[in-house]
Amino acid sequence: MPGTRFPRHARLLLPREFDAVFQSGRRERGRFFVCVVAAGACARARIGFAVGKKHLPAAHDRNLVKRLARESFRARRERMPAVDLVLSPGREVSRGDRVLLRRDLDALFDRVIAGPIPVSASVRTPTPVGGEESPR
RNA sequence: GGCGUUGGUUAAACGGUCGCGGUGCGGGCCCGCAAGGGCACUGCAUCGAGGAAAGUCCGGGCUGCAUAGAGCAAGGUGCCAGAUAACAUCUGGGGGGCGAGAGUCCACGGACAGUGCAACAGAGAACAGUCCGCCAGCGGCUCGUCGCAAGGCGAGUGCGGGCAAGGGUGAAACGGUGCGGUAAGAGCGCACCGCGUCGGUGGCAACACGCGACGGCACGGCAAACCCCACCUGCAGCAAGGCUAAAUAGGGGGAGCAUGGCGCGGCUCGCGUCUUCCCCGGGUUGGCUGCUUGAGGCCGACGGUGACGUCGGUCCCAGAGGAAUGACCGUUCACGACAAAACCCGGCUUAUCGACUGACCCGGGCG
Repeated sequence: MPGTRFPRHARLLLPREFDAVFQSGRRERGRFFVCVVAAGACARARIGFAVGKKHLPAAHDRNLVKRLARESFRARRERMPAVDLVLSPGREVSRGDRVLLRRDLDALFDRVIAGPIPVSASVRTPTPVGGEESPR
């Protein structure tokens, strides 16, 4: 599968990018995860992870979840609309094994692909954020 | 043979594809006259979590601040000797407990400096004490008996008296065993054991001794109770600390705007203020650095019982920053535990599926 890359600019890194998604996005819920979907500021889909210690106290469990999510996202980034996503684990996440978690992630991202493309509902967020594509 | 003891190594393996982070050599794009710089673009090569990375319990390095010396307070350590940068760690040794043994466990200085504490039980818990008990010589009292009587004898009482062996209580009760001794007893005497003091011998020392002399012989326990003694410790931590671009709001200084506008004023001077440029200093949000070559790993020689040290050779072995090791396919097996760096080391403690291996102990068989 060539072309299914996951470069750095496909990540949400700054707190204000997360805030923008949380303010304007809609929520897709899976069994183990919640995904906030908002209109993308870039041409391609981007994702950020909000994995706290609340539901996953052990460091290696948080790593595992992020890796599974990254892999699932990477496999279908090409097919995604230009959206920004924030993924969070839910309360049930510690009950799943890696197969179940991966299945849930795949289904969740497929729904993002099939679902409605979020319109940049208000004028406020996308425009200023869109201007930060220049390298710093 | 052992569900014996004690160390060490390892942490599924191999191939392919895709993906992520660092470094090196190229390519591309952007900024710049250039030197050069930047990039969350890209090709190739190469490297990329742990034995505990963990808990953050100790000890150091490093960094900033503080600091004449000494003392006090507070905290820590606590058999001896050594190792080490240092330690609460490690090594060797001593003592004590446990074990048949290999081994293993121990905050293991001081209770004649002082103040305290000891529940319950028990008579009694620290200049001892007598509940049951033992004794029957002596003083009482009662009864019986003998006697003319004084009184004798016997029994009882256990009031006075002697005793601390035995019973009983307790975590702990003021040496143990035996013999003598006695009314009964007791280090009361003796022997042996134990103990104390002084000396001797061995050992660097802790300490040891089937060594000698003296002493009948308690000097009890708790110091993870206060305390005393000896030794150690300045405080904070990589969000330490250093450097710095930019935007916005705004502070200080200087210059300019040909004799400028506005305010105070009747006018001039003057002062304040507005506007432009330059310089300086601080806060916010970022960036860079600190950031990995180190008390370093491996191999060998030598010294040492050992921890470890010295010398030589060789290797470079994560440096992220919302945080890199994963996914898929194939093959194999014992079907894979605990758990992931965040400035770096040395330890301790705790978690852990297994696999391999060294040394030693016990029992049995054969030679």
